[in-house]
Formats: sequence, structure tokens, C-alpha cells
Amino acid sequence: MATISDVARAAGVSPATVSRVFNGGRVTAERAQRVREAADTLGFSPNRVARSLRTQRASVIGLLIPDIANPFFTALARGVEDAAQRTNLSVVLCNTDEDVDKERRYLDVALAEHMAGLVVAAASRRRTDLSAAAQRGMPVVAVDRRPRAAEVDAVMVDNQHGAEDATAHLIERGYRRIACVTGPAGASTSEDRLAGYRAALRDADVPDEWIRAHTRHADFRVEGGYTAMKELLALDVPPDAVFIANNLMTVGALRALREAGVAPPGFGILSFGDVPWASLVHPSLSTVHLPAYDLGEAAATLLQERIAGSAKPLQTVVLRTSLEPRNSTAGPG
Amino acid sequence: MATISDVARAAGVSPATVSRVFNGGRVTAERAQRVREAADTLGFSPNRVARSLRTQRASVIGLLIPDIANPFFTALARGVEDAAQRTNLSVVLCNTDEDVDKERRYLDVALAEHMAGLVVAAASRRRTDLSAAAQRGMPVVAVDRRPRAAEVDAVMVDNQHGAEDATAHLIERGYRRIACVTGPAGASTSEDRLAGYRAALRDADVPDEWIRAHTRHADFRVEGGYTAMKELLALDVPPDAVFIANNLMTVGALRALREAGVAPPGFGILSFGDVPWASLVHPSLSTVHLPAYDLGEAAATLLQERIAGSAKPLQTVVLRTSLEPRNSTAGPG
DNA sequence: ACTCGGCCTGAAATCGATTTCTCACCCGGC
DNA sequence: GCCGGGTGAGAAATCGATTTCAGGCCGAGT
Repeated sequence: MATISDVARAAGVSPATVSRVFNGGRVTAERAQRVREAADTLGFSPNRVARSLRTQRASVIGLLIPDIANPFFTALARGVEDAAQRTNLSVVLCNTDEDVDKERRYLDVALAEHMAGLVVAAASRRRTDLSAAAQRGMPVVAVDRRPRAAEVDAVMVDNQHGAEDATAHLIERGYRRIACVTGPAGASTSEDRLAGYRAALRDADVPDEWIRAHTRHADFRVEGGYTAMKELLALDVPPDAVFIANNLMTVGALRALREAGVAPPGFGILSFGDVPWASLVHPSLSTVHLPAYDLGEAAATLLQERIAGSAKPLQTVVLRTSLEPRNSTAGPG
Repeated sequence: MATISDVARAAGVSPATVSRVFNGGRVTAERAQRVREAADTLGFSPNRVARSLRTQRASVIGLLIPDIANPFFTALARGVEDAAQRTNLSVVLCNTDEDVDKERRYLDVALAEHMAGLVVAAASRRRTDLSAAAQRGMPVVAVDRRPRAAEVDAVMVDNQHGAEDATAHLIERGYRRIACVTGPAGASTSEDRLAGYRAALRDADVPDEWIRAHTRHADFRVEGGYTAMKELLALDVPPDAVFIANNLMTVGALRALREAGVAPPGFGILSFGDVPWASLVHPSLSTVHLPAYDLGEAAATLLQERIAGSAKPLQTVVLRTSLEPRNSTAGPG
């Protein structure tokens, strides 16, 4: 591997001159030419480790996500990656598995590695701690989930509004007994979506007591959705529709519904978050589409501004969801 | 951010001693204790950039995969990640998008970043070029797909055997007109799977000419599978079963089949590679299960041996697939 | 008592780039 | 002819760790 000194020697100049050629310093055209030729023949490309050490800034950003198997997060990752690539940043993808300890280990690595910045979809609203990074001046952007205590930029979706819209849509279709399966009590996403669901039902004069009795908290995973749905179906008077707060739980719920022989349009299903290949499974499944790719792109762009030194006040960008209804003519009747 | 000298000063020792405390040199217990206390109070963790520069080896490995949205590769990535974490390596995940240029850019980054090694699922059998890495002594393990010219370790699945088994399974069930949708002509995976399919059919005395007429090459993506399946269904005498060479094309093919009103068990479907939530879609879909996680784990383990300096001759590890039939009593009839 | 090892320790070199500092040179103006 | 300003280039410092080298101390053996 050729070093900058090798190139300097080959071109008959000093290492400083070589560095200037590649970093926009003032060098006479003739010398610059010689340096470039020498670099080409030697196959030189600057050692990024040495550069990082000297300049005190890396060309790597970290992306912490809770579940790499969830298509929502892979789409988000692609958004981050595309935005990062535009300024020659590489992305280290870290899968925290919804595990706060694993997440903290990755945070430590990011700090020791002196990464340029972090995009974090927090594993927990309450227990994720981003203060260490903030303290050491490493820019952080929270995405999708905002850890409670952190003073960081954030890019979110309008969970409450999206959920309210979606639930209202079910009501318009004529469903009357609309249950809800949401995520863990701690998570901001699950609380906001639940709040939206509640708002829509209250607006339709459904009593709070009924709402509480038909709300289930699960874990944002397939199995959790399955179990919660089974519980709801076992009620004395089961619901005629359900609002489900994420895509994986929807998959589980669909299994429970199939086992119970229940299907649209007699039973209304609304998923918050796109279910992969949902059109194959249930053509009549409505979904709230989340702009996962844009979320990642916006977060990475914001992060790059901070890395470049922007001192603007903290921002929170909120992206809107969009409802994608199917089979608009059908209803419960 | 505290440096090693800060710790040294605080503990009243030299930086060398601090380094030895953390890297297993011989230091008296009393001093080591003082150093550890100083490090704790200062929140010291060694700067990995400086360490990499000095030791000439990084604690980061690169993972190049062609499609992060494919569950097969995310499972593989988790295998790599878990294995890497056991020896404190971090994984940089690079999504090449089946694009050889993008892949080459990532390879260059990996070299400039002086990563410890690479696990590569090549974007192309013919055009992916791993020689630059090999030349500079960076260990590389190919996984799932083996680039033609490269002299590297590899971890593969037994594509041909798996495909042959799967096709034989369809024959046993009584299907007689078994078509095939495979991947691009260049890819090793698609060729091997096609070969297995052919072998099984030849074994059942199906003429070569018929086989050729019922084989379609597509692009390993959803749309490709859809188009190819439509073509096959439009034949004068359409097939009564199909062997599909990867999971995403199966999704497309299923859509084509649904549109044509064709379904199991009258029509036999066999997917090479697990289709996510297939049980929801079509309970009677048989799949060849690919050990994606183990593939990644084995590759990362092999890579770590090389990084540690193993000079064993090049290895190729082949993992077996397993057939997961459903609805075993049903057949075409 | 003297020497020879062995074991710790700190000083200093090192990794490969960037960047500051300094100097030499050249040009133009007075 | 001399001086000032501007420009380009090299020498050397620097980033933060690891590692070599050399020396100091202590204990054991003769």
C-alpha cells in the first residue's frame, strides 16, 4: 500500500505538497501534474485512518436501528445510505435488537471509533441514553423514536395524526366496534398512535371505558400481534375491526384472524406501517404508509449539516404519513 | 475526550504503562489499580483511530451485500454481526444494490479505511473484482455467490443438490409438467439451481427440449418473477407446477398465479429460499430453506481466522439446504 | 560483595496523513 | 538598487495510541 511519502518521493516533492494537491492547496500546475501521475502509477489512495487521526473527524457515521429484519428499518437505512454517499460518508449499520444493553455497547464503539455522527432509532424511549455522545460533541439525530431526555435533532412521522386519520377511515367505512393493538407502553410511537386512535373514537362518541377494554399492548413483533388479536377475538362481543400499530404485529394478527376464519370486508383491518407484499396476502388490507426512506434521508441530511458545523437551534422534522385504502367500496355490511 | 496521556498524568505513570494495563502487559498490581481508577474517573476509552493507525489493523470488517431489502441477506447479516461481536469486531454494512460500480466504490472505501477484512456476496459472478483486496493482503470471504476469478475462501449453499431435491419432491407429488424460473444467466446461484432442476427432470426422463422450452431467466426480483410466470402461463399447454429459484421471484410469481386464478394444490409451487410470512400467503407453498444466518456466521468465523493470520489453504464451506414441504397429502390430482 | 538475570518502567520512535511555520524567491514600485 | 508583499514549497509538529529500547532495581547465586 503506497503512502503519501512514496508518492512524494516518486514525484520528487515533499509529502506536504502531495497533500496539498489532493486537498486543494496552492500548487503549481506542473508539480501537481507530476504528483497526480505518480499517485496513479502507485495506486495511491490516502489512508483514511491516518487522516481521521490528524483531522479529528471521521468519514463514517453510525446508524443504530432496533430491528434489521423489519422492512421499515431497511428502507430507512437505504435513505440514510443514499444521503450519506452524496458526501462520501460511509454508514456503519448497527442492529440493536431492541436491546438497550446492545445499544449502549454500540454507542461506546461509535465514541471510541470517533465516528462523525449518529442516526439513532432508539431501542427505548426511557432507557436509551444519548447524553454521552452529546457531551463529547458528537452530533446525533434521533429518527422515528425520540428518547425522552435527549437534547438532539429529530426526524419523526406524525404518528398521532396518521393514527387518527386511519381510525376515522374505519369509522367512515361503517365499522363500529374498532379495537386497537398498540406497542409497548414505554415507546413514544406506540403511545402517539394509541392517542390518535383514541381521539378518533372519542370524536365518534365512543366511551373511554369501551376504548380501554378494547386496547391491547403488545411488543411490536409478530407473536405479540398474534396473541393480542386472539385475546380480542375471544371477547364476549368481539370487535368488527382493528387498528394495529405496526406492520409486524399486523402479520401476527392476520394469522390469528385467518385461524378464526375472519376476513375482510366483514372484519376491517388497518395496519400502521406497510406490510410487505400485503397485496398478496389480503387485497383488502388498508395501510398507513410510512415514508421510511425519506425519514432516513432527512435524518442523514440533518446530521451532515451538524457535522459541517451548523449551530442552528435544535430541530424536529415531522413527516406526514399517507393513508392507502383498498377496496373502497366494501364495508362491514 | 480523555486521552491516554491524561490518564497517565492523573495516575502518575507514563502513557506506556497505561497502554500495558489495557493490553495485558506486565504491570504491578498497585499501579494497575491506580491506572484503572484514573481511567474510570476520566471516562477514558482508547481512541480506536489512533490504535488502528499504530497497529495497522482495524477492528471493523465490511459486509457487502446486493440487496438489503431481501430477508435472506438480512438474516445473513445478523449471522455475520453476531459472530463478529464475539471478538469485538464491528460490521460496516454496505448495500451494493446489485450494482457493480457501487460495489467497486465500496471496495475502495474498505481499502482506504484499512478494514480488517471483508465478507462479500458479489453483485456479479463475472464482473465483481476482488483482486485489489487480495493483492493488498486484505482477507476476503465470498458468501452465497462466488466471483469467478477470485482466489478467496467461500461459504456457499449446496444450490444444485437443493434444487434437485426440491424438483424431485414435486415429481413425487405427481406433478408432471414442471417449469422453472431461474435467475440471470451470469450468476452462479441461478446456474447451479437450474442445473439441479434439470438433473431431476432428466432423471424422470423428461426430454431436454421440453425443459429448455419451460425455463425462464429473470432477474431475482419480484417483477422478474411476475413476468416470467405470466409467460409460462400463456403457453399453449401451461405447466402444472413451477420451481422458482429465489424468494423474491416467488412473490412475483404468486401474484401472477393469483391473477390467473391458479393455486395449490392443483398447481405446485416450490420456492428456493424462504418467502417471508409464506405461511400466511399460501399454506401449501413448499420452500427450500436456506441457512442464511449460518452462512453469515460461518463466513465471519472463517474471516476472523484469516485476520488472525491463519495460513491454511483456501477453503470452500458448503452448507446443505433443507426442504420444507407443506400439506404433504395434497397433489395435483 | 559482586555479578547476572529477570522484571518493570519510562523515554522515544512509529504509524500516515494534515497543517503550521518558516524561508526563499520573484515581481513591482519608489 | 532596495524594499515590501505575495506566493509556493519543504521541514517539522501534530493527532493518540502501541511498541521497542534501554536502564534501574531487586533477588539469587557464587
